[in-house]
Amino acid sequence: MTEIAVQPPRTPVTRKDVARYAGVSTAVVSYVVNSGPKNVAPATAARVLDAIRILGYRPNAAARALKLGSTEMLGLVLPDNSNPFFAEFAREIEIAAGNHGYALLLANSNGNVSEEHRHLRNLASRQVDGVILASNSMNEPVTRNILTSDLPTVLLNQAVPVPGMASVGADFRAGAADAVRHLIGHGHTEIALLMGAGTSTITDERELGWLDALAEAGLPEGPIARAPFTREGGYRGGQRLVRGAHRPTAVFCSSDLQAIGLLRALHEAGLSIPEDVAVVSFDGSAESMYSWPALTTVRQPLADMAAAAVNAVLPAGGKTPLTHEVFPTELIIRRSCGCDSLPTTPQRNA
Amino acid sequence: MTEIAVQPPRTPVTRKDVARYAGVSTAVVSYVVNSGPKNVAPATAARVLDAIRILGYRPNAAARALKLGSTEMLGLVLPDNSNPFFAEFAREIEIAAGNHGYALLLANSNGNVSEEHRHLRNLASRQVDGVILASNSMNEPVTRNILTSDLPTVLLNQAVPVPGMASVGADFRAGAADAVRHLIGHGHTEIALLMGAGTSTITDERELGWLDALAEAGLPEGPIARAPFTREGGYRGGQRLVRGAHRPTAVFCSSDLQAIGLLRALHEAGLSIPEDVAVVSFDGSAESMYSWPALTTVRQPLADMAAAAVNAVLPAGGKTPLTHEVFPTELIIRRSCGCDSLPTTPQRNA
DNA sequence: CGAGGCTATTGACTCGAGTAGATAAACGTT
DNA sequence: AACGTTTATCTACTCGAGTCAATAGCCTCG
Repeated sequence: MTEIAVQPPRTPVTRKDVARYAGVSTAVVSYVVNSGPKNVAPATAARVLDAIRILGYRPNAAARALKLGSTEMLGLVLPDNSNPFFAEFAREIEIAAGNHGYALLLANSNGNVSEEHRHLRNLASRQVDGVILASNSMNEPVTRNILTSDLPTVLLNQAVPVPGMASVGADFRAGAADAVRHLIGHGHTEIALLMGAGTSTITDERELGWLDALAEAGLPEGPIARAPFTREGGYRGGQRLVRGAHRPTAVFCSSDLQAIGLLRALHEAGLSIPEDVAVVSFDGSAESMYSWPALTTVRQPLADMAAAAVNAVLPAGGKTPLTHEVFPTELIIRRSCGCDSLPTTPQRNA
Repeated sequence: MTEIAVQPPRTPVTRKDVARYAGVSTAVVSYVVNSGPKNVAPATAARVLDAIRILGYRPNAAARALKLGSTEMLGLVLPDNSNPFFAEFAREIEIAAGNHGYALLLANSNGNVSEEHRHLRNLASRQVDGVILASNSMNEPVTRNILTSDLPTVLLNQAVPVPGMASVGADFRAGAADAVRHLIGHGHTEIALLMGAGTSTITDERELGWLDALAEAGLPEGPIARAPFTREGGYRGGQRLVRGAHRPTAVFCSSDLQAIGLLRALHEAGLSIPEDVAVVSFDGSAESMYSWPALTTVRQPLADMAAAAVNAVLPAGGKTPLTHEVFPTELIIRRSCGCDSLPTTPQRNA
C-alpha cells in the first residue's frame, strides 16, 4: 500500500510556480515546455522538468490559446450523434483530430439549419481552429457560406463539390451504381429505390447511380420510396414498397439505417430475404453486419474520410486551396443481396 | 438577389474595436455584454449593441476563460462513441450540457485505462470545468481518484456508488431482476445469462439481479456466457450457449448490442425466437426496436441520467456533496420475450 | 448656492503563457 | 589583456476580457 503523497494543488500550478521552484525565469520554463524558440542549457532544462513533474504543472490551455490564437480544438457539427453512421464517423474524426493533438467539440444539429447556425456561432466564439460540418443532405450552400466565412470549414458527406467550400465525401453515384449492378447480376429486373428525403431540392447522387445502372442494363425505373434517414423511415418506406402496385424483387436502399427498417417491414410482410426481395444498402456501418440477414452494403471509407476532413481544416502550413475530396466506396457482399456466402468471421468493422 | 455586404473581418473584432466604434471605454462594452456588474445608461447600451451587431463582435472565449477560470466546457470520456448505447448517451449529454450553456469535448478511451488517463490529463489542461467519465465496467477506483483529484468528475454507468466520487447510473440489479422475472412469467425455467466481460473483478449488478429473480422463484442457475460488450461478443457468446450441454430456453443478455449478436447466433442455428429461445436484453437503445424480432429490453433513462450527470459536475452554487444517483429502469415489452404484441407504432426512442 | 449623494463612465490592473530584445556570462582569438 | 562571439538567461510587453477604485457629471436639498 504505497500512499503516493501528492498533495492536490488547491491553487492551480502556474508557470510562475515552476519558475520559482526551479530557480529560473518564467521564460525558461516556456522554452523548456515548448522546446521553444530558444535553447536552454541541459542542466537547467532538467531542473525545470523536475519542477514540472514534482509540482504537477500543466500549461493553461486558455492562456495559450489567447496568446497563440489557436485553441487546438475542432468543432464537429452532426445532425445526430445517435445515428450510428454519424457516431462511427464522429469516432473516426476524434481519432484523426487526436493524432494532430486536436480535441473535438461535439454538437448535434438535428439536421436543423437554424440549430446548425447556432452551433456554428457558438463554435466560432469558442475560437475553434476549424469546423467539420456534416449533414444528411445539402441545404442552401449560400447560407452556409455566409456563416462560416472566416472559419476554416469542411463539409462532410458531400458527394459533389460545393463551390467555395472544402468538402469530403464518398462517391455516392459510383457506389450506388455498383450496388445496383450487383443486384442486376443476380438477375433482378425490378429494382426499387428506397431513398432518403432530404430538405434539399438537389437530387441525391445515389439516386443518379441507381438510374445509371438501370439505364446501362436497359431496365425500367423501379418504384421509388422516399423517407427520412432513420430506421423508422426505412420501415415506413418499406411498407409502401411492399404494398405498392407491383412489388419489386430487389431494393437499393440509401442508408443502412433505413435498410434495417426495411428489413423489418419485409419480415412483417412475411417475405423472405433475399429469396422474395433482395436488399443492398449504403454506408457499411457496423450494424449492417448483424442484421438478419446480414446486409450487403456499400462501405464508405470512414477512417480515410475522417483523416481527410481533419487535414482539410487544419491550418496545414499555408492556405490549402479548397479541396474537394471524393473517396471510392467498396461493395461488401453479405447475404441480403442473394449471395450465399455467410461470413461467420466478419470481414471488417467489427 | 440581395447581396449582404458584410465585409468579413480579416482581423478578428475585439472589445476594443467595439468600444472605439461606440465611443465608449472597453469596460462599458463588457458591462453591456455581460449585463455586467455595473449598469449602463440605456442610450449608451443601445449604441454598444449596435456597434456589436455592425462589427460582428463575438467575445473571445479563450480570454474569457483565462480571466474567469472557467471554459464552460465539459469533457466526456467514453469507451467508444461508435457503440450505439454510448452514442445515444453522448447525444443526451451534449443536449443537457448545452442547456446550461456548456459545450462538450469528446474523447474515446477504447475502454483502456491508460487512454483514459491520457484523455483526463488532456482535458484537465484544457481547463474543462468538469468531466463525465463512462466505462463499461469499473476499473480500479483508486487509480481514477488520483487522476481526477482536482477536477469535478462524475462516473457514468455505475450502478453502485463509488466512495469518493460522484456517480450516476441505473438500477442494474432491479432492472435485470425485472427482466428475468418476466421470462419466468412466460414459464421458462432454464434461463441463461449472457454477460459482459469487463476488466473488473467486481461482479456486475445485472448478474446479481438475474440471480435474485432465479432464487426468488426457486429456479436453478442457468448457463453463463461471458463476452465483450459488442455485437461480435454477443454472437460468440450466443454460439457457446447454443452449442452448450443443455440449451437454455431463454437468455437474459446484459446489453442490446450483445443481444443483436445473440439473435444472429440463434438465427444461424435455425432456432426461432421467441419460440425456441426467448431473449430479453438491457439498455433500451434504438437499435433494439428494429432487430428481428424486436427485443424486449430494460430501458435505462438516458436523458434523465445525462441531465443528472451534467448537474453533478457543474459548479452549481457551492460544493454539491458527492451524489450517487441511481435511476430506475423500465421494462419495454416487445417480441423477443414471447409476448405477442407487435408494436408497429414504436413506443419510445424512435 | 454649495455640500452631499447618485449614477454613468473610465483607467488600470489581472488572468497565464509566448517571445522579442536586452543583458550577462563564458569562450576564443590575436 | 582587450575584444568580438556565442550561448544562456531574464525582463517586459502582449494577447482579449472582467472588474475594482477612482472620477466626472448631475440632481436634490438645506
